[in-house]
Amino acid sequence: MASNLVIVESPAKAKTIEKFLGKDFTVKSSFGHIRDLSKKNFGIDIENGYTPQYIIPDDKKKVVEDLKKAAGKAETVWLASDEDREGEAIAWHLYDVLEIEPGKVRRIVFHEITREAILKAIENPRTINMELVNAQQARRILDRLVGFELSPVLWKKVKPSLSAGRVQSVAVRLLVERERDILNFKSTSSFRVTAHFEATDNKDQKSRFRAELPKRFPERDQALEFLKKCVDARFQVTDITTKPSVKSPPAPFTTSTLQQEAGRKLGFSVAQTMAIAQRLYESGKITYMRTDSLNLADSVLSAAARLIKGEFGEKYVKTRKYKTKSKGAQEAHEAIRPTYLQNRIEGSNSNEQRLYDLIWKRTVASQMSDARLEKTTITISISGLDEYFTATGEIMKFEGFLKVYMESDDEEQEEQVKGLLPPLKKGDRPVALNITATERFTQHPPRYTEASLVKKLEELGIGRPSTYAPTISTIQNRGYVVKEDRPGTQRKYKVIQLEEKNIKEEVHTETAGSEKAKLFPNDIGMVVNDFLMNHFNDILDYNFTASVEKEFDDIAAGKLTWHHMIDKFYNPFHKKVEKTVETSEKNKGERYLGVDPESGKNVYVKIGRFGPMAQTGESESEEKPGFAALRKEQRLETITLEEALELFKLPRKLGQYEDKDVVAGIGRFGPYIRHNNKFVSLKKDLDSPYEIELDRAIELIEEKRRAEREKVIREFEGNDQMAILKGRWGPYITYKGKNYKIPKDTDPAGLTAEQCLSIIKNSDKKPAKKKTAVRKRQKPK
DNA sequence: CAGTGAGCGAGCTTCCGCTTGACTT
Repeated sequence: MASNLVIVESPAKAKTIEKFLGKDFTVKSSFGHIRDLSKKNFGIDIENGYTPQYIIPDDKKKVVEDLKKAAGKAETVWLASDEDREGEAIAWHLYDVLEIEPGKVRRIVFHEITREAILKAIENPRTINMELVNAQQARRILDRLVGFELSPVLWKKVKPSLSAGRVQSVAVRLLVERERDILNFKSTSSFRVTAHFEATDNKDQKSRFRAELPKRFPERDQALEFLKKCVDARFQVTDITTKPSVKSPPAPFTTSTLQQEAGRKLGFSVAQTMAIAQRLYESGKITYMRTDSLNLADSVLSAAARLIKGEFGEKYVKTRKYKTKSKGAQEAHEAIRPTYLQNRIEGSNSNEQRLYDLIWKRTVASQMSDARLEKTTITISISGLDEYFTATGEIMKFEGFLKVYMESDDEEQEEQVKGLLPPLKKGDRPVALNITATERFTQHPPRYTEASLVKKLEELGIGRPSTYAPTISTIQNRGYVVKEDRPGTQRKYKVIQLEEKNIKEEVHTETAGSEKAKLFPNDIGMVVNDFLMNHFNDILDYNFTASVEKEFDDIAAGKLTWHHMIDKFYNPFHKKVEKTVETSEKNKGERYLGVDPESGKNVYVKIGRFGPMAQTGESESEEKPGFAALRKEQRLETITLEEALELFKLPRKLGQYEDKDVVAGIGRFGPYIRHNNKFVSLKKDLDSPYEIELDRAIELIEEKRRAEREKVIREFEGNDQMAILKGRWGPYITYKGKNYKIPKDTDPAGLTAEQCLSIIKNSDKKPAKKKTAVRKRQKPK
């Protein structure tokens, strides 16, 4: 009979620990927090000392019942939630809810999931630290007050269903500010000069290398002038320097660095990385994936040392302990690492295997020696000129950790001229095979990816490992931000080349500014951000979280009471909220563009009920104003009067066909023709909705009709609700407006009406739709 | 699938941090 009950936060952890402990112990999990503030009336009794109103959410009722039963039977209940602010609060909620006799409860913590660590924890129980719990309650109450007071202000002043909060609003601010930096960025160009040299050594061996001119020329004329002077110039090596350098391995993974590297190396979104890591964790392959700790268990350090020695040799071993630098880290877990280092491959599909491999390499590399490099710089003078070329080369003296792992960079850097250099001496006279001046452009600051935004938030101490991925999802779900690819634009650049005493000048084209999986703020994100910055700049301050964190620490240290802290924050904040609701204008991001020369009416852009739109004429006037939705790629901030007027040219009436109007327009899915409530897509590049004429439109309508007719594989007499059709993904049955898949290896043309009905019946059984997972999405139009 | 944009008003939306399901084309 088990007389001890141990409660941890995660079920996977419970399973592991149960194996370490004897038959006297049952280990169960709380699945995280078991109580939360009620959603009614803020869940806080503001008038009575901000008393929190806790409830057990529906999906936790079963867990709590189960724990209560087990706790009643046990002689001793060990509360073993994580050793951080949230974990301490979970322990207290458990204690409060489970109605255990005080004498039966012990609070324990451990940092490693090993038998020794747990037994040691059990020998050293303590009581629940109420000061730490109060720090958590202050954190929870502050976040609720901020979120539930600010969001309704947005509903009134901007648009319903929007949200604001301590973390998400700062995330949006970062993106909006970066976007404006990019919009305001003026790219300039200059000419970069590179040369290919050939050197001949005393054994008549020839070798080639590249060199670069450190100086850049701002104008084409100066670059040309320089090349002209090089035509008859001679080149000489005047200096050779070598400098040793060392590179140390990166620290083991935390949640944030794992998300970054999996994004860069494997192309995973942060949500994808977390889901895959979760599966590896649940199957016991890796340690916990939501962590800010860089710590590895001592047993792992020795295992790594053994493994590296066996695999690569003694000199590759250098065990290290890493210290976290990130603000507000709570370090309740270990770094993310393989559970068993000796297992080189793990995971039940390729994504799991790739992520495991990344974690394995990073963990092992973190315990390996530094790489030693030697960087050589050769200076080459040009006769008659002050300018000089430099060639740099890097040689690896000792690979060290680079044998296993190389960290990726965020920014795409300009290709550097590096590599092996021939053995040159001072005084050598290499020959220039060619010298090229290429026009290069300065680049705007990079847009954030999901992972680089997480990195930035972590640097600012905003958000926690468990919330990075959900925060990124929230700001996308609210429509503040979209993640997407954008094609670049063609850009011309000049190339001037000197080769065999001839100078030729050419113009090349390149694609610039294309973006892949980057975060772009939408108009609504910008409008909300501006509104919040205007009225609540203190909450949006990048240091707001850091300063309240300091106060939470003071509460945890017993130097400040949580009532006092919350009261000091809430009074002025609430006054500001009330004042804003009373006095501020509605903020629709309206911008006045100018006067329509044809009608003389004013033209505006703003956010309407269905998203960003343009308007001609006044809303208050008797004559109804004209409306047109902005195109997907247009922004309130940047659209011009001409572009806005263009929008009103569509939809365009082309004429009549079969007594019905034929209309051309651009919709969500591109240009279209509408006739008799049926839509025909225009062919890209072939037809323009601005120019297409009636004859061509009729042609397209007829073409579509023909395709529709050919689509029918079979119809049924006396039943015009049902048909067998040919679709993009093969044949299917349509019945009363819904479509059904035909089972493989069935001849679609040979199906009888009865057989069709039975297929329909079978597939109708499956979808038992539940309401729970339905999430509201705002798609930008 | 793509159009829409009056005005009224009921009833709803919303935060951050812990944890996993149970959904589906």
